[in-house]
Amino acid sequence: MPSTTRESGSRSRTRRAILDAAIALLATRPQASLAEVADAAGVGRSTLHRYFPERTELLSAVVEDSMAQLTAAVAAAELDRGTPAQGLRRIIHTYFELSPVLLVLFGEHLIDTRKDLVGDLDELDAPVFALLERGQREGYFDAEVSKEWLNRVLWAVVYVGIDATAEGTMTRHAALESITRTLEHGMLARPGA
Amino acid sequence: MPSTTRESGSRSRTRRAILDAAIALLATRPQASLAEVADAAGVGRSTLHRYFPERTELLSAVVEDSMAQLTAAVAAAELDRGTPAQGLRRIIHTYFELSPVLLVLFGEHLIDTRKDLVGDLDELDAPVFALLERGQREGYFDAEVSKEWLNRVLWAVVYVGIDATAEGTMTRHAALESITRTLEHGMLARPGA
DNA sequence: GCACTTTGGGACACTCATGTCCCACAAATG
DNA sequence: CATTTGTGGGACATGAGTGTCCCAAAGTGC
Repeated sequence: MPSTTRESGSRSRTRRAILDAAIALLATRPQASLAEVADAAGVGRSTLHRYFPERTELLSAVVEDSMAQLTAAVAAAELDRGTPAQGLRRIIHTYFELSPVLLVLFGEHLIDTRKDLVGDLDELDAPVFALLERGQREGYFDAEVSKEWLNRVLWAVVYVGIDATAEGTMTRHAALESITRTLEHGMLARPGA
Repeated sequence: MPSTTRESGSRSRTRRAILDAAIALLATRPQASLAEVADAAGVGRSTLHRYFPERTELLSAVVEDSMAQLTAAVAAAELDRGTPAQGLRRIIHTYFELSPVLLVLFGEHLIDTRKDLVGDLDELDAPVFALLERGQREGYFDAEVSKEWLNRVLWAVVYVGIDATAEGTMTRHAALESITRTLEHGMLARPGA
């Protein structure tokens, strides 16, 4: 028997609805109550408890699901193909499009609820690290700072764009352009000059 | 002459202790209970309530105090003196040193509890905006992006350094160097090339 | 149509943070 | 030394979020 027991279509649909609503809600309000999550998912509170008996289990599932989505998206970006320059642009887009997932995972230290998955996190970032390292070797990325630092900066600047977009200050397009430009050029007009 | 009525030394000392503890605590755990705050401040819970009858009042006071500290620090950085390059380095240091205050103000949207102070926030950032604008005019800062964007990026990258320092990944010195380098150069080895 | 599954809502107990009140004790002030 | 001022701790009420249980109704598959 498949470890994955069969799930009567409706069950898996309900589960997905809850997960999606939870991710969207917790991205902006990590302390949202279960009643709010249930409401956002369009299900009763008792139904939510039926799928996730305890809050921590819901959080766990949200983390797992988010990581799975992120892993898939990063893989789809095929960072090992093309030049580092192209890879950078692709990972920027990938991160930017997955904003709710990213927010829920890192924005609020929700990952800490599942210490056992922190290891998988490295595995998840591996393709990005590989890209950064390759770029550093080829003289494209700055080798004076660590690839871990570059990864953090990458995420931080993308976050700035997500935030600016969320509050309506910029359009998605403008944000994407600013992100790319800043990551490639820094704050200066003629860097290195 | 202080319109602030007399405060028996001990009262103001207790108040400061509470405020400092609250800022330090809320910087990392914005949902910390009042009991924890009182504990961290080394006072009884009833004493805390005596100074700040309601949680919202404590939050308000924390925001006000943080903004005052930040305003003073930014003023002390004298961003209108010297070249934009020097100004940038000084504001980086200023932000970096004030990490708890910055975290409590922006890291957790705590500012939203006092909408009336959002206006003062612009006033607070004014010297930074002035620096950025001056730098853009003089051709030092990138003029292809807005000064608001530059300000956000500035804070975001400093935050990366604060975070890396907090979790022990980097020393303060290393973080400061990486922040400066990244802001000036971006992620690339030879930007603009 | 019938049996089985899934659902929503209500009722309940429990925990925890909050806020209030009071009182005895310590510290500062005169 | 006596008074005022500040403090800590306990007792208590309240409200919100959580978790459990149950049952009638709606949905699903055969």
